[in-house]
Amino acid sequence: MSAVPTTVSPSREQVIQLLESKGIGPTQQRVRVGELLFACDQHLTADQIIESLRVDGARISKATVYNTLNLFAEHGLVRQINVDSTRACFDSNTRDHYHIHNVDTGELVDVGLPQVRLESLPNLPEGTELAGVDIVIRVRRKG
Amino acid sequence: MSAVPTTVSPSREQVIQLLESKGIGPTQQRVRVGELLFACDQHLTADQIIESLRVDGARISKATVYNTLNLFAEHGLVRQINVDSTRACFDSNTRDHYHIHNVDTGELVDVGLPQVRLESLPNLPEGTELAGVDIVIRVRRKG
DNA sequence: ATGGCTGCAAATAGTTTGCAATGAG
DNA sequence: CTCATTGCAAACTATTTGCAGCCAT
Repeated sequence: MSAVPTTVSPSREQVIQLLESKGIGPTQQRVRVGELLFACDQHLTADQIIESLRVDGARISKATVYNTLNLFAEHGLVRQINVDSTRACFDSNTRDHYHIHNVDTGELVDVGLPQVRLESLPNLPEGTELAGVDIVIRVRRKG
Repeated sequence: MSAVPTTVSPSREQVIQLLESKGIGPTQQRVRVGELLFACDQHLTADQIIESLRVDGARISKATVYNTLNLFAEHGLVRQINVDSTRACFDSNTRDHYHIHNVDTGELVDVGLPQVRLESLPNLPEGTELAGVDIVIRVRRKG
């Protein structure tokens, strides 16, 4: 679901349909991860997802969360972000956008396309095609 | 030094001066790392540095390589790049530039400033100032 | 002599993997 | 019943840390 209206949280059925549309079996655990992640645009770590789901009463293992996240990423349902070298984030906003990263707090904020745009792209190496552009604007506490 | 460029590889003395200018004690190991890293613009992982130095006959431990790289990074002598979530690269090109990352091969190529430029920057969060901008152009095998 | 560095090895943390058990259709 | 999926625990990998010994000053 590339553009979910930000106000509408997807129902269980919508998540199931989304997974099936990608050929992903809609198991209980995958649907739980989807419901959480696709509720709104957000960046979550694997640990945050596990904790959040368990607090919510879900029965899911660490391995399954990782398997699910990788599966989702392969199918373009989430985008993996490596801004902190010690942990990965999974971004449920798959529209074109970039990030502001506060290096002091670790906070990560989305920036929409109209606000940042590349003036030009370089020539790509022979035999390659564009897969995407990641832009991270690093900020620090002023002072 | 594994790859001695024919042109302007910094001499041992130049590296020592550089380190001292940053208040970094020019120990044997740090100078070796500097000679390797500052020989030309390049991205190296910690393992590549250890291996290269040891092949070259240096006596240096993994811990010292990491300590040294972090020290260099703190003083702006290298830039840490987290493009691959499993390992960090250290870029000895500290001038303003961005990267093309081949996700199939892992290859990382520098792109100079004139070729890529941001049209605009977003408003930064209250109380923060710009620390830097990272741009990674991801490419894949065409087809 | 002394204080900063270094090397070693153990610790840490995120992620992946092997495999038996489970469960949905 | 059957096959995909899960959970657990162990494995793995990159990086950090604790600490005793070493080295240059």
